[in-house]
Amino acid sequence: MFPAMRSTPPREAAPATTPAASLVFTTLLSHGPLTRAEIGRRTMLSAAAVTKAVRPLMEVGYLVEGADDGARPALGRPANPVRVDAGRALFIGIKVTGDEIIAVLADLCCRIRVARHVRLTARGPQAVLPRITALVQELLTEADGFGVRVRGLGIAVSGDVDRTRGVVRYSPFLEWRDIALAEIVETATGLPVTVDNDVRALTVAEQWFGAGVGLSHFALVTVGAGIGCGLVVHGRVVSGAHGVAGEIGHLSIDPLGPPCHCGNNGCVEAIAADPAILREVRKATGKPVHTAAEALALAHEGDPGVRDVYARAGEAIGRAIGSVVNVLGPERVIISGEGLAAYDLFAEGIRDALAASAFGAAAQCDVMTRPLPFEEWARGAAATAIQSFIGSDTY
Amino acid sequence: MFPAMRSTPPREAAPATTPAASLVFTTLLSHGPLTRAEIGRRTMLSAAAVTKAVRPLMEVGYLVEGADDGARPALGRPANPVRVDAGRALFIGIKVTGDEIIAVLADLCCRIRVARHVRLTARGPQAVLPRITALVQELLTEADGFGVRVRGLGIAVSGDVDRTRGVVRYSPFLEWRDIALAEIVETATGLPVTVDNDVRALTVAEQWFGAGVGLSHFALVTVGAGIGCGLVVHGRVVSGAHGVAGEIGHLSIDPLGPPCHCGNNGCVEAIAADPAILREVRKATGKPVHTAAEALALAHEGDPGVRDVYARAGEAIGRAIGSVVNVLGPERVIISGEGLAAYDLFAEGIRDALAASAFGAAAQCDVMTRPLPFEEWARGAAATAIQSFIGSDTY
DNA sequence: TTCTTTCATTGACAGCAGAAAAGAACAACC
DNA sequence: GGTTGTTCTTTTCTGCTGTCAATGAAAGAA
Repeated sequence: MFPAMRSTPPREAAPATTPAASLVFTTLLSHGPLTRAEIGRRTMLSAAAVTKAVRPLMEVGYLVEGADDGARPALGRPANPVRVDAGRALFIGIKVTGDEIIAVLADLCCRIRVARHVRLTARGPQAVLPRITALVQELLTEADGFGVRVRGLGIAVSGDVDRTRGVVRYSPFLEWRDIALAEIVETATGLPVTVDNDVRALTVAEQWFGAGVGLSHFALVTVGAGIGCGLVVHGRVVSGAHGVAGEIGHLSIDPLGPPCHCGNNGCVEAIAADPAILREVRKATGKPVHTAAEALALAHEGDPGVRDVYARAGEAIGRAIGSVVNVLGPERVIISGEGLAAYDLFAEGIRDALAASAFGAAAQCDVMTRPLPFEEWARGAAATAIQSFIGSDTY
Repeated sequence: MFPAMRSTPPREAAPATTPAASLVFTTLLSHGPLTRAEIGRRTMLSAAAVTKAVRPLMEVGYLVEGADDGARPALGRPANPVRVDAGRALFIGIKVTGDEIIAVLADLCCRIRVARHVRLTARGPQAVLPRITALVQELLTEADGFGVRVRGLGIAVSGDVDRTRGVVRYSPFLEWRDIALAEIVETATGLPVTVDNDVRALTVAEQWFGAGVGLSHFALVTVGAGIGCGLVVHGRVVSGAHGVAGEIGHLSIDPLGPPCHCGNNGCVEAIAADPAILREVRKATGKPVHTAAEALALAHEGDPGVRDVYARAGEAIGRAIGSVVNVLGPERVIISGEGLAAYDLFAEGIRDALAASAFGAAAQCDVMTRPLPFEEWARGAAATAIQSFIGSDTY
């Protein structure tokens, strides 16, 4: 209906041509194998529309009729479940941090096939971009081994990213400003490139392939070096009018709390992010603790001061989640991030603070945790590439 | 496309039959008179589609060709602006509070033609419902004087309201639980009834007819007896998965702050809502101050203790807005409510606290105030009725 | 007067999805 | 074993919506 945003390169063989086809495809991606009748019920499409949407997708091989091996209702004509052929297409997802690049090769169902990471010594675009293209080439040759083409590349970067234009407006960690990343990498690699904020990319992965499947309102909270939050409202990822959203790390929880690098006092990030926890642990123990793992070990040894630091951090996170819950009323909050390793220490604080701050029915919100392997961020980037490939209007 | 939610009563003469017609109508409602060419540009519809959408609407009189009397470009064929005939239909909006009912008769452009209010002595449904129907009858006879039919009725109630089912799930102020308000009033009055939460209704009015026109992301903050917030994300009003959203009144700003009726400490509402301000003013002055007007008068007389109370309240509001801005990144925040009378006293606190807490580009958010006449809440209810009448898919 | 420019309308056309009916594949029942 | 019933799936037909391209309309400019 609308002309393509960027014209190069041509998206040959876009799988879904009509809105209905797109809808059917995304439904199948998220909800495993389904019979055509079931697809019709879920998408509110007529049976005829489903048939007409499925056929061309099966002809080009993105969908296959596959065994559901689930319990059948034993009455009426047996159903023929349809599923996405995960191996029919590959995607590359890349996450760029201040000191490393993580890259994965993922299939159409966003399962990781190959993972790579390289350390970075310099973070300027001139230094990083060649490393990205080299890594992409490496994964492209890997993909040849599967005999399947790579159909898209997603790149996740922290900071202010304009996905529709493919531009990194400002990334504090990388010290990048106004880099037309999608365009550059597209010309360098020949792949369709999608660029997005890292937390949003992770949120997309959860929305389509994770704990957010089927929910139109949820929040994804990441705990680690920073505290972030991805939001899905009305079934769409929230980007904010100025590219900033979900900045719960800088909610000020306590006006008398420790100063934050943002200039404010008592930000969640100044209490519960890794650097803040390390600082407090050093203060409590007097020991030169320099990694999250060391701090965690001390806590697990039972050091009461250290445990107290984690308890306070958990409380701050819980209150931040409480703010999100009160403001948006999501159906579910997914907690993830490297900091999840300390979840047992956070848990009580989070639960209590959330219970205290959630107002009324907002407290019915379901809170769950999800482990975050280090490739997960890159997988999120791959998910954005898959999303672009499908041509979903969810974005 | 979908079957009607409730079948009774039949929505005769629904103005917009096709999605395009609905889009054109809402565009014209929000953006005054427009030429057909301009409508096409704004809606991304072809000129042909606009012509075909406009014609039937003009035939039944909802749209008229009217003078734009604006500057014309002086080149090419002169344009024929089209506008909504505000007087072609009337709507009733009703706001129910704990101690009064406010009702307005509004035209299709949501301009108030008649306003009424009655005090309530009891707040149970058995007591209130007859008053509502009586008030509706009164306004219906008023409408006869205009020679135009009333096409819909909107009711706004504070608390947890399920608009799609027309049910008040729980209203703390009214002490109502699970009242099928829409159904009851529909059968009593014969009008199509829309029931919604009061803050959301006000948000709808701003979105279609106020300072939120054309914005897909904004927040409406109401200050007064309570502190509330309506949110529009991706062009749609946020209701939350459990009917609760925008509860910024119960964001906990200061763990050491005054206790709130919700059980938590330092809630915004426990610092900046009218009752909290009165309590603090009494504490500061020792005088038996019992109304917001008295407190305001003291502040304007220059009492430093009282001014300080307002300053702290302003700061709390500013930090609450900061939270919303950080979480959602809206394009604009509209501050309104009865408490706006004291805005000059709040202003500095709001501005400073917001500037301190807004992170990065989120600070670009535009903050503005809007006076709130007492009928405005009822006008919001009328706006929801108009929205239902148009059959907009925005909801 | 004729050209240019912009606005508006018309009729033909293509695409998408729904309705209804037919076909397919099984279980249960007599 | 045939019939009936149930559910899934496909086919055919139809209606509707919005786009395209061509045409007409109304002004100012050359």
